[in-house]
Amino acid sequence: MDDIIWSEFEKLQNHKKSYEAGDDLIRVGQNPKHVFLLTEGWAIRHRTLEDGRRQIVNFMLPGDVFDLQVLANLEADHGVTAVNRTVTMRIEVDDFVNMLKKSGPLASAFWWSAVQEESILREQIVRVGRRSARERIGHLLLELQRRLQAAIGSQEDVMPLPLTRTDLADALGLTPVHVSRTMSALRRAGLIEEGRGRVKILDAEKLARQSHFDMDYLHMRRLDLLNGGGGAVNGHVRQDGSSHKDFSASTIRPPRPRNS
Amino acid sequence: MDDIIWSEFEKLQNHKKSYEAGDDLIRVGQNPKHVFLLTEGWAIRHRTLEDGRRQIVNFMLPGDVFDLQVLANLEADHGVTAVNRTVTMRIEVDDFVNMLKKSGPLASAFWWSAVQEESILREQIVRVGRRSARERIGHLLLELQRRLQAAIGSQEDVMPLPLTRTDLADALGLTPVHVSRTMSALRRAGLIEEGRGRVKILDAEKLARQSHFDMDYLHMRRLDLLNGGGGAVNGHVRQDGSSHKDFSASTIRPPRPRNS
DNA sequence: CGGAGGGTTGAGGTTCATCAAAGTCAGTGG
DNA sequence: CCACTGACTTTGATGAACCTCAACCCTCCG
Repeated sequence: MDDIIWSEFEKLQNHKKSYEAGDDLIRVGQNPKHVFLLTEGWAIRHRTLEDGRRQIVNFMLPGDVFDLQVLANLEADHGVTAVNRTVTMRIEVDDFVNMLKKSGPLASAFWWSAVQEESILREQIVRVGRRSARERIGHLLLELQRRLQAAIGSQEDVMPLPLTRTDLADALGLTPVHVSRTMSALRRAGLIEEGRGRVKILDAEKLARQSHFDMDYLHMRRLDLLNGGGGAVNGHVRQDGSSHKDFSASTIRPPRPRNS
Repeated sequence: MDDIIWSEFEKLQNHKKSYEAGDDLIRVGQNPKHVFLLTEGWAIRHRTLEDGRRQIVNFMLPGDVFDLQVLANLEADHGVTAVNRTVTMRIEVDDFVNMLKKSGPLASAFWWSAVQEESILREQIVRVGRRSARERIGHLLLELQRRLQAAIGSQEDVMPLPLTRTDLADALGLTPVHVSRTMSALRRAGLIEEGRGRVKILDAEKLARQSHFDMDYLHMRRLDLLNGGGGAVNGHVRQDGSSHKDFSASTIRPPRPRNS
């Protein structure tokens, strides 16, 4: 289904734009006029308080679509900044709206995408509000891994992690120092391995158990994506409430060459 | 604009339903079939970990619409529970979708509502991730006050607060004990006053400053609501990027009798 | 080679959690 | 009217998780 999005965006190759690490894709207070599809690299959505404290609200990975909020024509209350070199495809709000009006499935796809993002935000609230430092880190790593796998279809246990301890700290409501210590502990416990911008999760089961990571999280979502096809806006919503936990993530979508 | 929502929902009086404190409006794992409009009382969206830790993700106040996510046909990953006696109007997904298809402005109104909710979620992340206990409490109180004012049009500085210390703690990532202590401190500092389920904010300016509460938060949003009218889905989006900080909240919408 | 950015480690401090006891308050029943 | 109950709040004492400050390290890069 994301492929619908991809192909639509691809008609608009000319609107490709790339950014260097640290560049702002969206600045606070600005009234953005585009919807973005991130095709390469990572970006963060963040907010900085007057005294300098920064909170990263969520991460945007390759394949992610934002800012659908632009449709409501509001000033951005949070900035979006590139973590590494990133490439986006952008589409004008008006063109975008026309696209939606022409295609029900497409509208569903985007609605689904917005719902998905909200789910990630809620999970982030739980993570920061009610988990220990160690759980937060483990949980975030697993979520990122899962999202990357869903996006690019890879099933590897090693993934790129272009984040500094400070980035992680600002995402998790901790200090860089404490993140460092805690990750050392995870390393010593044989749960992860690190090196030059990459992490390998050595024992995902154990890490998930210790972090209270729900292995179904973001899973049945993907799933419904498959079956729900046309989805709600299109008018035909699936009526059975069945769940399908035997779903295999690797079939989600045709992989598309990309890197971080 | 919310009035559009109100009047549409009102055609469906028969779908009124009320709940007692503690009743679940939506249970985790369930696949809800309705969109809700909360007309009386408060509700919380929350998630509980296996070991009992609970996180309240956000509060639903009179006038709020949820669960638009139902349109994506996903199992609920978080429960929704009544805090007090609440009354909702519910509308079937299919009817709802038909409504949206018939009316562009209505679709915009709902989109706006979803965007608004996401904004509140992001603010919650910042609050829990990067603020001290005292800031969290002050900030939340101000947000609730603002939302209540926007919803019912009142400008009073005293508001209902049907939450226990435990509820507040679970929303803010603290313990009830610490919430109690911190609220005592706020009381002693002459910032607030409490009594039988109500809070009075004595010095909003000072509390806002101390909590780093952005007085514009949820403000210009309301604003665009007024002017944006048709909004994006309807095809005509306002083109000027002007901001209107001189907006007076009391004119937001025709007040509608209600209580908590 | 020197400097910048990031990571790690240690010592000591603060905020918040935990545990436990007592206090308030509304409701209930004798 | 009073005793009793149950749900909630407050307060105190103690401890753990996490922060702060600062030194030192490494790696990369001009």
